[in-house]
Amino acid sequence: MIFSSKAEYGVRLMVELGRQAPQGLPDDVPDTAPLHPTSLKALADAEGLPLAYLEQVVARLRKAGLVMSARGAHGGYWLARPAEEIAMYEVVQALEGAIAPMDCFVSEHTDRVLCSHEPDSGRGCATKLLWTRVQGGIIRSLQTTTLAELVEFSRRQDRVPA
Amino acid sequence: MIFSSKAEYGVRLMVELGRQAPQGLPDDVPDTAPLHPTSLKALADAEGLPLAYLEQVVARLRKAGLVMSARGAHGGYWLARPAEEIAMYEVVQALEGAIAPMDCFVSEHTDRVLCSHEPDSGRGCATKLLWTRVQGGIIRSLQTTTLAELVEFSRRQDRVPA
DNA sequence: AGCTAAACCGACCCCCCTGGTAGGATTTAG
DNA sequence: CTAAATCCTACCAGGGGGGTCGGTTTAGCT
Repeated sequence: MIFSSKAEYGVRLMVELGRQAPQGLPDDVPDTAPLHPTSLKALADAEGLPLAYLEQVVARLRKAGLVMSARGAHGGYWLARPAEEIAMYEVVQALEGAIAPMDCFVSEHTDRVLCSHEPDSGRGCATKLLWTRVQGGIIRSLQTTTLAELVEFSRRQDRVPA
Repeated sequence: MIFSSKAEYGVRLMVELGRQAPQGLPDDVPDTAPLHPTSLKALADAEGLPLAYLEQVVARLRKAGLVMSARGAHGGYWLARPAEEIAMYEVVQALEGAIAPMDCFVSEHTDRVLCSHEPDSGRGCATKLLWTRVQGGIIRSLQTTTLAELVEFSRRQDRVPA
């Protein structure tokens, strides 16, 4: 229960978009819309997820500049960058907000009782050391995983049906 | 918002108990109750946390065999093992349950729609690869941090009041 | 023996956030 | 003009986190 389903769904969307993206063709015109963007309906069907909810999810990805969109008939979504250049850290952060293992990490000015150990003075509590390490572990694993890896993995899985 | 406050409070308790434990005296009778166990009331006051709630938290630590207790007057809690031999992974796991970055990780038989990508066949979804890495990052950071480190850190902080 | 400090236990409760729905407005290909 | 799509805002139900309360047992002290 660490990440919410927004992260799950969002990552799925990204992987699916990565699969749609034309591979092999190296360095042709970037940043331009593909001929056939993928509609959210198609993605929802492919993954068996509720369309209306995915709208909210994909909106976050768009606002974060990870995907681009075209409106109107035959509109849809595509990756704003090649999958190799997208670290999963960006994706998860866009979906979940800041990666903080504990509440008192997010914003310093939420004077909850949680960080009662540092009432006024900014002297760090012992737990902070621990959560910092955990946070580091999470971020490192997300930084070093690219969307391309997941897409690659997904393609391999297809080839082994049974 | 990754870990709940149970983890925060529980870790605090453990650190506090580690501070109480007699240091320096090496290898005297282990596993025996100290002369003056620390009452939960004292811990609650020291940390400014609600006593009644801490009871639930410390119960988890006790059931996990991390702390021991004595009932009755002048009763209280103490570490079941020296702090050097307690990995924070055990502590957090006792408090939070299994460390799983996503719901479908906890128990395999919760056939939610979450893991719709593997409806019947056990073919791993691409997201699973990602969550596995994240989980690894978290666990590694928790395994390599001992309670003794946090206690040490906490003691250092004391010496620098301003 | 009896008082009191403590651990123990289980039931209860409130609020917020997650996960999801509903309904519309806007854009654009054909 | 119409259908297909993105976009936007409001709404809602349920569950779990974060506690509280009351009572029972244990054990030291006088």
